[in-house]
Amino acid sequence: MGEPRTPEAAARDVEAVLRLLEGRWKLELLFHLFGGQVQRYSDLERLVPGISQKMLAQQLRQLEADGLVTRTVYPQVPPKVDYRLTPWGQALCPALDAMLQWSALRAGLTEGHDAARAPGAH
Amino acid sequence: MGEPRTPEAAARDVEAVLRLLEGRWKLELLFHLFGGQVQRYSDLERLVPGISQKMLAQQLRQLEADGLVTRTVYPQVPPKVDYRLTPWGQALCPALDAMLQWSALRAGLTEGHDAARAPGAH
DNA sequence: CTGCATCCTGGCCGATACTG
DNA sequence: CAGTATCGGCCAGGATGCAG
Repeated sequence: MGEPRTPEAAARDVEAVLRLLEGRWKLELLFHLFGGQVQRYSDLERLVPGISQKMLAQQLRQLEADGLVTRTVYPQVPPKVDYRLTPWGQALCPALDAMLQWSALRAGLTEGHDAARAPGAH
Repeated sequence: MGEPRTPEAAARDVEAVLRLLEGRWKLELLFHLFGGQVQRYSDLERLVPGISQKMLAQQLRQLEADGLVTRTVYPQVPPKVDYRLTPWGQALCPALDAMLQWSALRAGLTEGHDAARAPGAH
């Protein structure tokens, strides 16, 4: 497969991933959709206190454009729209878990040893 | 251990991690330090074309403050300073690999199935 | 209910110049 | 060599109001 060889290429690829997750609210939205949860716009507005309507819509649209979430519009009045993760979005879990586990390492690694390998260089 | 239970807590933890990696140059700097590489200030300036001295110093200081890199000053003239990853910084690799692998999934998952679990909920 | 349009602010970041 | 100091542009994102 095409593992990145140069630091620059690897950095670019990871940056592309980070860019999908960046933004003040994306992760929190994602976490409210994991495990197959389906949420309406108003659900998310309630679940994410402090988010403005503009940002809620904007971040959801970006997540949709990036292929992470599916937006479903029900043609009815009053309008109903719901959001759920795509399979690819669900597949983010292991990566987020890896970050969580890494951050948990901090406690035991303020003093420690070494040994590591470069990402992409299995 | 304390795996996050609520989406809010998990989101906060992952966001904290992302915040360490955010910034225009952090990842590229990190990738130039993986595998135990030791780089001087001027090495990094050369390895990362386009970065200004201000940003180079600033991002390195942040990485140092966040416990990802070690800054070593050699008291001599001309001055010499080098940077290397802390053990915790090295331990970032698996997490970055997970993101790389996730992004590689995109190809095969534009059409797909489902099933996933929430991060932190092993 | 579910958004988009507009205005505005803070902070990131680049450019340039200067220092021990 | 390895930074610090200063100025300023740009834009993510908050507040508010309007629309289908």
